Amino acid sequence: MSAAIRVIASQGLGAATATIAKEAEVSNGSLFTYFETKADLFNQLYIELKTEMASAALDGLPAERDVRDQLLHTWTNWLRWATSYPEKRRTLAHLEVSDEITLESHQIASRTGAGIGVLLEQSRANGPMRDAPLGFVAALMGALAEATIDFITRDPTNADKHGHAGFEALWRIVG
Amino acid sequence: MSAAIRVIASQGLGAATATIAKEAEVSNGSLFTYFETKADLFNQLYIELKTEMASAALDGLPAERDVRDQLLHTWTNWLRWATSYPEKRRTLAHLEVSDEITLESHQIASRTGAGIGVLLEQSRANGPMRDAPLGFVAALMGALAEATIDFITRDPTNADKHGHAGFEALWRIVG
Amino acid sequence: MSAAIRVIASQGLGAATATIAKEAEVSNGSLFTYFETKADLFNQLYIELKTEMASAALDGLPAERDVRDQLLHTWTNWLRWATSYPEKRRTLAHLEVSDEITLESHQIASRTGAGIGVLLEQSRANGPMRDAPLGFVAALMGALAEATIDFITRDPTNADKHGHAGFEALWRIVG
Amino acid sequence: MSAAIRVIASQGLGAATATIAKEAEVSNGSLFTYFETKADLFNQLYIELKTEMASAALDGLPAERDVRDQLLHTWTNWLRWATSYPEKRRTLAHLEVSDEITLESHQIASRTGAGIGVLLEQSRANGPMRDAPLGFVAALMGALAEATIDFITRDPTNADKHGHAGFEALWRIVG
DNA sequence: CATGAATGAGGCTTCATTCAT
DNA sequence: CATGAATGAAGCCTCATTCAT
Repeated sequence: MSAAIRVIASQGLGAATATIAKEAEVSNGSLFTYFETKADLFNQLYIELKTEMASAALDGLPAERDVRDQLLHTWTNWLRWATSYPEKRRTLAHLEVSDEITLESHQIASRTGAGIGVLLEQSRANGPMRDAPLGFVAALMGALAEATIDFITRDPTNADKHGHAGFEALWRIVG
Repeated sequence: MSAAIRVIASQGLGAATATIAKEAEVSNGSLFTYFETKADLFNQLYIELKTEMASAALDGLPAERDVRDQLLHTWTNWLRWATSYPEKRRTLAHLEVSDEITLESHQIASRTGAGIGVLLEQSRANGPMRDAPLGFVAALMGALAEATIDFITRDPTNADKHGHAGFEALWRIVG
Repeated sequence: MSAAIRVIASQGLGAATATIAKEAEVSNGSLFTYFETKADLFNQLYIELKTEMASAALDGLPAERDVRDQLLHTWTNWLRWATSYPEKRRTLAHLEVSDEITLESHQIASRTGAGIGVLLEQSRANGPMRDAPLGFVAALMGALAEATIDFITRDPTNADKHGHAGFEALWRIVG
Repeated sequence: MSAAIRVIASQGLGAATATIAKEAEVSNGSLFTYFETKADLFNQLYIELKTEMASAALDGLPAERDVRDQLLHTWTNWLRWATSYPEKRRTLAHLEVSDEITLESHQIASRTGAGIGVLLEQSRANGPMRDAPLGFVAALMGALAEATIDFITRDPTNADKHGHAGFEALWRIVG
């Protein structure tokens, strides 16, 4: 019933479970046979979206190309996913800052980003951030991506331009 | 009664107005003589914190030094403020993503960041992002700062190291 | 749960929804599964009572008798209903002057009085008020009825006497 | 500070004391030096308005004319007062049905209507209601007046016509 | 006597969750 | 396993009244 994404995207996490249930065309009672708790729904949704996002980012990775191209590919995928499914992204953004998401969920989610981590590790191997903790570099990359996506969302006309500018910024940091 | 910062920092925006009132040692009714509405409190708080943060960032700006030094000074101030007042920062982070904050408040807040904008404009004048919208560059800077602060918060031992690494990343993008 | 009539009759429209819920032996929350709003409850109650009153007034109308007898029958029914269900009448009196009752409800309610309107139209056809707006005549009839009921309520011993005196007054106006 | 009339007329008895105080251009605290209690204000206001209304009704009574003319004079005065000061009338209507008005206030108020009572006593001396309790006749007269005023308020164009029709109805009852 | 900030009880309403059907 | 009415705790906010200044 991950069509709760639509509701959360438009109403935030304060959305009533009854609203979510109705959007999913189930009775409000049924929702609690699938999810023990509202928080439980949030956590499952969070993991699902994070997984989907990571998998989308790595989709079709050209393993034979050099690292920069692979990173660009990932970056582009990431941006495309976020702009193609704005509701998923909005919902994910809400969930990311919620204190209903358990530490465990955050850990599971961070594991789904392992693939990107590997790529990032290779990317920065000879770059200026070669000595920083990988987590830090990943955090910077995430921050740049989010900021870029935000900007694209507000100015979709120049999506490609902003996307490339964002990547150039990233590469200047890690590459 | 901006000591509501403490409550929001620990409980999020879902904190009951009664809790905030008690923390401020006033009656729950009194809170509504100062703020028409919970949302109103949020908005005033948001503007106050943003203003304070911006002012802290620009405090003691060495106008006679070159741009890089000025930007570094600002960056350091920013990080120091955020790590010195973790509750303010947490609260601000909550408010930043709340949909209770009106467009008007966001606009007022963004104006307080004008000083940093000017500095950033000078910084990137001859750099690789000289042709990007200033707003985009500012967004990237903000994103890097937030990510850096987050990382420092989780690993305060190496605050200086991370802080410098973050600035190097920033300078590589704009300078 | 129209047993909220009892509470409103004794406490007025200021009665707390919780009180009404308790009297109905449901939880205060349940009340809002039946009625969206306190005002909604009031409106539904208003329409129900008006309908019931109008229907009681016309009950068993002797269509074969002359108009005066029909009007007397209606008048007597009206008085009987009001004195038999004093709480309903008190509640209705409260609702009648409340500004929570929407225009729409008033219109619906006035339609339930159409039957009495027809009868009144016939009654006054050759009487002194034959040229006045029917609405005006109806208002006068209503006013006389209410005043009569009030008086009977305060002096029930002479209910019949007052009732007849009231009708004589009415007939002198319309007949 | 009887300019609370304006507030009650437009907002009903639920109006906040603070609102009334502001309209009177006094501090909300001051209001309670004049009136012990909100209910006290209501009671004083009620008596004042009833007194004013009764006095307006009897103003310039032509003692030398016959009873019918005197009653007509009173009736006309009554209607004129009500239509000239619609806010006073609205407020009075609110107060009339409030359960904050004490029995004592009602008694005092009814005494102000004594003059009209005397006139009514003379009017009905030889009429069909000569044997009914005077209170009942007064109640009917009051009801007719209120209904007439209501109707005039909704259709002011024909104020005179309705006013006269109302009086004819009254006279047919008592005269 | 005027002021207006402070009080806190109380009202309306929402909503996650339960449970009998 | 689905349903949806029922629950009641909890939240936001209002407001008559008080009282220190």
